[in-house]
Amino acid sequence: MIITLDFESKDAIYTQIIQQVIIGIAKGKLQPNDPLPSVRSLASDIGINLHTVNKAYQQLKQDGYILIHRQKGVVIHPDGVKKADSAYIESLKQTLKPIMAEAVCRELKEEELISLYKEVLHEFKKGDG
Amino acid sequence: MIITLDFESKDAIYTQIIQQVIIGIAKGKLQPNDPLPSVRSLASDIGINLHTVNKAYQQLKQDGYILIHRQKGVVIHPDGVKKADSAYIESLKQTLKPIMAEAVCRELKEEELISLYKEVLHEFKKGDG
Amino acid sequence: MIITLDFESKDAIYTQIIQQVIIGIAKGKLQPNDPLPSVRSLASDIGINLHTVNKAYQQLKQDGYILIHRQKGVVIHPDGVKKADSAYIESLKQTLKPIMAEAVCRELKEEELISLYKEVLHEFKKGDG
Amino acid sequence: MIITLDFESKDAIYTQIIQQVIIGIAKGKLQPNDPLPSVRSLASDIGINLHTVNKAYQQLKQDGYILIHRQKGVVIHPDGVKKADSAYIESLKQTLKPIMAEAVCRELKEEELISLYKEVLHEFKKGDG
DNA sequence: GTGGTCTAGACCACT
DNA sequence: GTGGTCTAGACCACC
Repeated sequence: MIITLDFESKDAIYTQIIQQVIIGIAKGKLQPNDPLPSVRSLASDIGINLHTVNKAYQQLKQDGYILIHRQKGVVIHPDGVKKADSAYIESLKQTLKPIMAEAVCRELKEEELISLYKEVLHEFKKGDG
Repeated sequence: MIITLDFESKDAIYTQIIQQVIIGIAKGKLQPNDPLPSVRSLASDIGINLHTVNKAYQQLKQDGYILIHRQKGVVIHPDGVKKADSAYIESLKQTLKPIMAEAVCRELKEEELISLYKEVLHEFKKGDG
Repeated sequence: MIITLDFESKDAIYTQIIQQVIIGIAKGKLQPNDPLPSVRSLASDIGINLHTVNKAYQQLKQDGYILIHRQKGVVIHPDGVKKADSAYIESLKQTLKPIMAEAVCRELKEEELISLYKEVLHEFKKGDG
Repeated sequence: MIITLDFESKDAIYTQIIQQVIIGIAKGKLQPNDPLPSVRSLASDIGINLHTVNKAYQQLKQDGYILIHRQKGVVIHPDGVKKADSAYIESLKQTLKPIMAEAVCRELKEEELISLYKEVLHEFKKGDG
């Protein structure tokens, strides 16, 4: 699992780590029980502060993506993430709303958007691999 | 045009104003040349500082959504927004990637996602009158 | 002499009037002793406030471009404008400096700039006509 | 990099900061990746409010001159500014028009103007090292 | 009345 | 320490 950071992004470093782990899981590159690097080694590898990595891991643990064992280290959660519930669906809609609104204002057609959407989606093969 | 704010949101207030204006345009509720409330009156109406409204308006102006006439006030840009170019398409994909990745991890099926996506999209009727 | 205004310009209306009169003189379209419309008629023609036209005319008078006779109306100054002195030259340099700096940053070559510069200059034929 | 302000100038303070940074880049005094002072330290150094500096920096960022890292501070953009396009060329002509018109009215000859122009230009050595 | 600018002071997230 | 955001209050130019 390679984490690549964009230090010029508006997203915080810890947010980028979280996103990349989630993307890794969605792509099937990270399977349940797969180990993740320790806080210390990941921080060292990508040249950032321990606290930053720790914050990302704590958030991932909180969201059910990973398990943190004191001795055994960090692994992808064996049971997977909790499934989408109605609250999540609603928040997803609210997230997509302004993004889609801008796309509509820029005159992207529905077919173009659906196509672009599927293109992004098909990078993810969780369960296929 | 009604602006509703969520003061508990993690999105900045000025960001929420921007999004609501863009959504208003996408829905066709705000048409080219429609006036927007003045900085002072909007700030007063929604109970925030005029600088916060001004920041939102400046950003909307920068992105081509509105025109700001020094004395005459603010109107929706008569020529519409600049169309989607390849740079925008790419940034849109990058924006969608982590959102979709989470949805995939939560085991939303492609059909469910496309359906949800269309549901959001069909709130917008720009061009339909 | 036709005055065309851009109500979306960042320049004030009265500034635009001033500039257009000066450009008219530089182009030779406005010759010494040529009459200008009265404050009242110009304001009416272009649909703006009397005060705005008056402010422009007062400034033009102040700078020696025009004469305002109480009864005879407004005419281009018969003696021309006061010539460039060292103070003017210096202020002109300071004005050009940031404009040229931006052009250099955008990698316009010296030949391109000189060419562009001459192109603008050759619109003006004062003394040729 | 020394920023000097003219508090009597008609140009806004934040505009003067922007211009001085652009001039610094054009002169080659500010190279890609060179750090700029933090918002707070520059504000303190030149005795103005940090918001005024921030406004200048935000504009410079918007125009592609600098990058603002959330924690690491501000640097000159490593990739340079976006090159001159036809829209820029047109706006440059419109900017020069009234300036040149006044110069012509003051009977500056073409040779004098070109000479003055080159004098300003030759202060800038971007690319010469 | 409008937006443009500047100041002053505060709290927050991130590293 | 950094920038990001928000508030509060002031003065200005323009119309």
